[in-house]
Amino acid sequence: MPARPQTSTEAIVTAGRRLLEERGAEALTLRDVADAVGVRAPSLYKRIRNRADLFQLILDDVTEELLAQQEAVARSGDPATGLRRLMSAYRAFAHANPAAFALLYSPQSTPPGSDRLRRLTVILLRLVTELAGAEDALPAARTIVSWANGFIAAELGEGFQLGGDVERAWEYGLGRVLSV
Amino acid sequence: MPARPQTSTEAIVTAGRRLLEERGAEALTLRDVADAVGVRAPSLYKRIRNRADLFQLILDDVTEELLAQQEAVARSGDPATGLRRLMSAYRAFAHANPAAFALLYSPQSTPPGSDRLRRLTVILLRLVTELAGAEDALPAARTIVSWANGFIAAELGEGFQLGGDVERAWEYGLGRVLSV
DNA sequence: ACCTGAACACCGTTCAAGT
DNA sequence: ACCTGAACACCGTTCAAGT
Repeated sequence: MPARPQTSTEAIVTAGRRLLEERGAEALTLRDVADAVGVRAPSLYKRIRNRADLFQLILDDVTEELLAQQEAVARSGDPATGLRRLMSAYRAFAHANPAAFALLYSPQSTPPGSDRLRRLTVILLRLVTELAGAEDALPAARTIVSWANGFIAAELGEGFQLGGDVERAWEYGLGRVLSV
Repeated sequence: MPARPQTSTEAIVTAGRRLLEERGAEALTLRDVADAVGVRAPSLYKRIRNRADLFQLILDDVTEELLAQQEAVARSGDPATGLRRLMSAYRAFAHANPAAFALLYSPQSTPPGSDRLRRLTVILLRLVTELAGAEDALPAARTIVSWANGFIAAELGEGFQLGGDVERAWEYGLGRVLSV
């Protein structure tokens, strides 16, 4: 007589994502996730392979949300305005999901080749190509995304310790990396 | 009769730093560090407060080295050349110490207010002030360091998946963030 | 088919006991 | 003064047993 399911992969990922933001990656335990979805820790292994796999599923979930947001924002008028809006939305998303952003962005987190990450790049590359031309599109896109990731990481990690106007620094940097 | 010391804080930090680069932060265990310096794990607590403190000591060590390197490089002729050399040396240091760089750079790693990190900023700010003027120095420096950190993090984390010429992208970005 | 308690190996950390 | 073995709480993970 089969036991009825008490949870789902979706519930596990949602609870994991919430706990990730609430307590940070290091403090996220499978026993807490199991508690949150109403089962015991060993039962999680019917739906996830291991702890690393749970993080991967969480990042997939986050990336899907980010992709949908970026696709919606990318429909602007001229490419410069579109890129500004794209980067502002990207920054807002990171502020709303700081722990997930840190994971997504830190070295060795996501296995290379995720389809959603590639589609994020495509959105950016299309706008940058309009702005900078096909010849310079790739290095220009890499400049923009490197700057944005570094800026946001510094913001989230209290890296800007000298005070000053952080919003002005964002606008200033945006002007630099978009002036192709 | 006092027991003779079998190790030192310096030996512990050196071994910890080596193991950090060899195995990554997650896989670094105090038992391995103790093994490497020839004591048992509980003895480490005579010299470090806990695992987090060991990471802090390792980052202090790394930062000291980076600071000495950046101070040596900063003595160039014109500010633009000096900044290019500074950023190249920064990048080379990160490539030589990828795990430590990832820690230094990731959010919530270093407690804000480290004196060495401030001195690193001072070196950069001095050159940027010469290049961009006092008015724009802070946002310009933040743009440069954000871009460099984001670029290097992408390099180290296999973030540049579309191939292309990464060296060209570095030069391209450097040109953008230095064109003040 | 899924859930569970028990168990395992492994951690960081504490502490009483040695020298 | 420092080192050690033993022990503790906690973790990810496995597995046999239940339904």
